[in-house]
Amino acid sequence: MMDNVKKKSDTPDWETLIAATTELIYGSPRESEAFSCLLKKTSNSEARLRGSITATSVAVTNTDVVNNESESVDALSILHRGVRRRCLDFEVKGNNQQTLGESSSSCVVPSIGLHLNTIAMSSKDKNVANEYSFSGNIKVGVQSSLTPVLHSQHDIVRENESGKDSGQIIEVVPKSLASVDLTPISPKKKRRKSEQSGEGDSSCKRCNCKKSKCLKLYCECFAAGFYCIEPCSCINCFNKPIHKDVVLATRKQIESRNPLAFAPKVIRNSDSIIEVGEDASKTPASARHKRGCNCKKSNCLKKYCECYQGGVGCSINCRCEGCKNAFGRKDGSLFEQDEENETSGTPGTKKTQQNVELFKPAAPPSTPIPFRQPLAQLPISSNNRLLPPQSHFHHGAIGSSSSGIYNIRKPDMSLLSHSRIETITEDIDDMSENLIHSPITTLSPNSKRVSLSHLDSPESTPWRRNGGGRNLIRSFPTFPSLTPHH
DNA sequence: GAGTTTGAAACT
DNA sequence: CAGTTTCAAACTC
Repeated sequence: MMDNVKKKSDTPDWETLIAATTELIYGSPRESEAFSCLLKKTSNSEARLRGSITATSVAVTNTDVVNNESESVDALSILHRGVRRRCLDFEVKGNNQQTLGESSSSCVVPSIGLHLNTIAMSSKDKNVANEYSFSGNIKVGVQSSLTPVLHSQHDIVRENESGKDSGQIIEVVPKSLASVDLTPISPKKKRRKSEQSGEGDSSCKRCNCKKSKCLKLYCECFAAGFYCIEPCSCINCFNKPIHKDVVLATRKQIESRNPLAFAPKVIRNSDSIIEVGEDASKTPASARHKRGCNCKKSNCLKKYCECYQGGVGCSINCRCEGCKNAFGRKDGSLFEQDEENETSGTPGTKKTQQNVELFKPAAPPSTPIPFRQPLAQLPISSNNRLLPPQSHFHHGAIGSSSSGIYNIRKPDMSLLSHSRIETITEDIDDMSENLIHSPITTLSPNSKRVSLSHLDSPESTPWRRNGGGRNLIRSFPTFPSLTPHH
């Protein structure tokens, strides 16, 4: 299979194939184009070769399907078939790819996930199963195409721990869901795994809720717009497709209280990417926590701080005290020389001091604003701590030339951390933003400044990511959107 | 592994 | 809307 696939990948005109495939898949020119862009972007990373190959092979398989089944098969079923084949490709790759599909796919191409998921979830006819499968597989395929790196460690862990052969995305494959063992995994066990897998992989979360029934924003999965899945250790979890109504009702309620509750917590100016692309010397404050943090004791140096956790600097919106956010302080300073001294004099522990050390970049950014670097570029230390921004345009070994609008983010992509999903989601987000929106700043219900550029409903902007959560999940919710649009 | 700390979310 | 409580993740020992 791989040999066959590799042959195909060598075809110089694979982009055309992808374009054709995506158009076939999505029909809609815009979505097709966007998806195609993703694949193109992906294709230029050697690490993502497999996904690209697969995408290409999808085109081939789809073509085959069309050719070989000239019967009265409608286009959709053909499409599904092709997609399923594509999924099989990944199933071959990793037998139990529930995680891969479930988490990373969702996170990586959230908009796709939601888009398809929405279709799936709203489908009430007999094709539901197919559509679930369809969406799920698409997610798997796309995700894999984009970020094979991302699910390496984490997914393996989850795979192993799940020990089940669902091979499906739980939130989109009710069958699997129905078979989910509700017995919670030991929280400790889970946490340890989470630690091992690298925390930053935001949307690949496994919650540990005990009292919230995973129906409050405390729940990372819920907050991120995901259903809880098998590896979650939650107790009495209602955040599952079988409780879709409850989930949606709750979500609606929360949104009624705070319409931005499920908005991405880290936002980025839509023009930032352009600015960076046009001139790297410009330093747009491209990413900020939408509400800012409120840290009192952590000095914004620990993941208690949502800004820090999201890999963004604190901003004027933050109400933190003693901010030492390595990604950018509230006051705009960064990596000052007295950092260590300050730290040693603060309530921070030895560890904190180590963190500060850790955060000291080899060479301070040439600009005072560190936010050019997207989250996913944040390296993770051996103990899963986020490392500070370093060279924003360091090229990883994986990256290669790229075409299309993603060129400007090539450095980002090459620096993908195995555990940081955000970059891709943000790339997608950026894409959607560039395609559709300009940022609007407003105040959230709690009077915190929030950019609305990301807050449009997923349906209105299908390529827009969504999500939130403690880990700043930028993943697209797998829940059907509740927000009426426009 | 158990316990503590932390800050967001929820509640009053 | 401010203060308090609840919650679960992050962290420490």
